[in-house]
Amino acid sequence: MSDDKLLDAIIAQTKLTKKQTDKQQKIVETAIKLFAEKGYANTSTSEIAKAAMVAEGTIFRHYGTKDNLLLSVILPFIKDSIPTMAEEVFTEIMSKNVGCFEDFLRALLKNRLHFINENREIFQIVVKELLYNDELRKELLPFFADNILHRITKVINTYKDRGELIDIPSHTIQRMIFTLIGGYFVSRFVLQLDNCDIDEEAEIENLIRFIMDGLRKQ
Amino acid sequence: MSDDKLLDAIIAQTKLTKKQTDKQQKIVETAIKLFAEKGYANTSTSEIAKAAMVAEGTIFRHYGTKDNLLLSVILPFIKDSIPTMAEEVFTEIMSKNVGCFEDFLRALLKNRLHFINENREIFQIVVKELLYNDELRKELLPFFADNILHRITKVINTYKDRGELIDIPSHTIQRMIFTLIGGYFVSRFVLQLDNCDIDEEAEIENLIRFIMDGLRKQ
DNA sequence: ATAATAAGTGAGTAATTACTCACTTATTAT
DNA sequence: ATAATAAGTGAGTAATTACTCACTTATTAT
Repeated sequence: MSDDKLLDAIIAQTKLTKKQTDKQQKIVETAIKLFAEKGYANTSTSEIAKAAMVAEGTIFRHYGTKDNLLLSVILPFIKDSIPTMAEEVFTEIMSKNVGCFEDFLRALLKNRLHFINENREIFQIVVKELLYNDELRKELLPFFADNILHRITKVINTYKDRGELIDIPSHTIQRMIFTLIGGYFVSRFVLQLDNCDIDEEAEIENLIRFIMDGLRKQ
Repeated sequence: MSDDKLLDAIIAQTKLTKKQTDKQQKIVETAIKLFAEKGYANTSTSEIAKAAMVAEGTIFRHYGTKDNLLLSVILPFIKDSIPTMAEEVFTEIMSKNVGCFEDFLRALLKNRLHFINENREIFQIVVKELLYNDELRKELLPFFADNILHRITKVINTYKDRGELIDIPSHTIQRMIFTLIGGYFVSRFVLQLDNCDIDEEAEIENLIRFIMDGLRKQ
């Protein structure tokens, strides 16, 4: 509870006041780069200061603690982008294509792919710290669940009612889609396993085909 | 090259000589526990020493560096268990059930589930460090590829020849299976997202059904 | 123009880090 | 039994860590 207040305060400050100094911006920029590259625990504040060409004290003037810097990097991204995006995505996709589930899936996948492509580094940080940092995981996972998963479940239910989807629990379906798409993004953007010989469009279509119809012939 | 020699030496030493001291065993045990819990970077050697009730010097007597301790924990597990297991799994599974691909998948999944269940902590360490530690990733990923993936590709090709599987590139199929099963294991054993309301047997069957036939009704 | 506030600095600090080394104690080979 | 070797110790060390604080410089409000 008190934690949430603090975090909300950080976000409010970062968003509302808006007047980030040049140095402040440089610090966050550099922190994102280094955290993504080497992980939070392997990046020292002195390293960030040097790379951002700023006195180490400046970091602590603005962010107080190293932990706070991480949160200032991650949380605005999460708490701002995700829900807004989610809202946008789901309403837009659902209204535009009243088409089949496959079309919904394709739109969702392309949208997310584009989004993560634009935010590779923060995605890398979030994934790494989600595994490494217990506190952060406990903070973020429920947030994901509340904002993303229940929306997907809704959509799945809609299509299930239309008789387009098989009859297993919605949250199981949602979980498998999430695992597959999430796994695809992680292997591509975090592990950077490049599948160089196949183009992206084809890869997406393969993924969708797999999700829709599985591996069995016919 | 020189790295590989060193690592092989570590493994040879740990395996062949076999005469691990009580203290040595305690150190490795404790390191596994702490690395799994808090991650390598967040665990200090003094912490390990204290928890293992050993002088800090003893750790360095045996392992030389902290990095080496990590390798001594991970590599014997990887380089020993994985190939042996893989061999075992693939020959056994393939000879016993000359059945359909679904049966192969079921056997593989259950086998791996059992294996990881028995080695939760090391699995946690490997996954975490695979994302966090560039060096280790570069060392391990090719090893995985050589030992596991090409075997799966072989099996997939067999079943493709029998006309049981759809006609997309084998390595794409293999990658999607790996992503899905890997993602399932990670979400379960590392993120520890518990799906408390469904029993394991049913969950596995859902997973297999999804892989085989996808989400589309009929 | 001036006062008040915020931004920025960098030397300094206590704590912690991985690691060493001279030494003692246990184990093994003879 | 004795010598040789390996295992174990813990005080010590240089480097690094996150963070502080007295101070200077820039920005804003009046």
